[in-house]
Amino acid sequence: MPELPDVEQFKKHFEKNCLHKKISDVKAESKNLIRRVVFEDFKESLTGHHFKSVRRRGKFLIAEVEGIEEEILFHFGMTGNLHYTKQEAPKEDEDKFTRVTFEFKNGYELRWINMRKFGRIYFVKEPEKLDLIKEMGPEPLELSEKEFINLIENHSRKNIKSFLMDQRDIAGIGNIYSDEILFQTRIDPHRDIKTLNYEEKKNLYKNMKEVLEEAIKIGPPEGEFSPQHWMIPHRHQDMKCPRDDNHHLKKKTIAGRSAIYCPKCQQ
DNA sequence: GGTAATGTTAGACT
DNA sequence: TAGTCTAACATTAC
Repeated sequence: MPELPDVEQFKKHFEKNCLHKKISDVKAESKNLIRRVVFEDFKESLTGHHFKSVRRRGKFLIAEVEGIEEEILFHFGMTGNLHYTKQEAPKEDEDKFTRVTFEFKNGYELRWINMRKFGRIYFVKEPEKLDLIKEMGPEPLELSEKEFINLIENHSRKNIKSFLMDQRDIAGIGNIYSDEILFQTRIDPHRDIKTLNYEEKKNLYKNMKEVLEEAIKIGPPEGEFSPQHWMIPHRHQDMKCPRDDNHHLKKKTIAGRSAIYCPKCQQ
């Protein structure tokens, strides 16, 4: 789940529930997922303090802690979530895969859920100096059309699917949303960026913004509020193109990931 | 039991 | 040199 729009949801959840509450304890079922610090120091540094602010960069959530220089970077890997709930609340469903828990003095806790353990938590002084952040491309929702087109044109050859997913080119877009953006733009994921004409680049920009903004508004894409014209809900179900029942979606490995697209609509 | 899964990356290959 | 491909990471669900 955790691509840009999903992490944006996590941010809202964090902001609404976790700021300015005193941390009373930190627990970790998987201590090795916390990096750049030994767990005991992590726990020691946070206990008695509170989260001051939280921001998003690409697929990262970065929390500022009052009174200390280090910040906490949450990355979710391919599976992950955040859940603020009562400490005694049973760990059902996803919560079974809680790997790190931040307990607050008010009896509630924040659960960092990470089923596949591909996620990481970094504890560092200047997050912007971490390679992952330092080498990251611009935020798609902060780019103007001109900047986006320049970004593509100043790049050497590469297929468009790889371009959208590569965090060093543009931040926060992963497999699911790159597929949706390309579907909406009717561009075949194999296309080399050098073959895109001006009109296509403009449309790509427009659809990228629309898809990401809509996804932030409605929440998880598998949900019932997913727009009728989106391809996302079909990728795990009937594999039918939402534009035409006779179009069958195709699955193919591109850039090491399974791309889903409509060979009839996307050229 | 086999396979695929919303991410990232190192190393081999082209 | 730069882009692509594959495997690896750890785990679960179907």
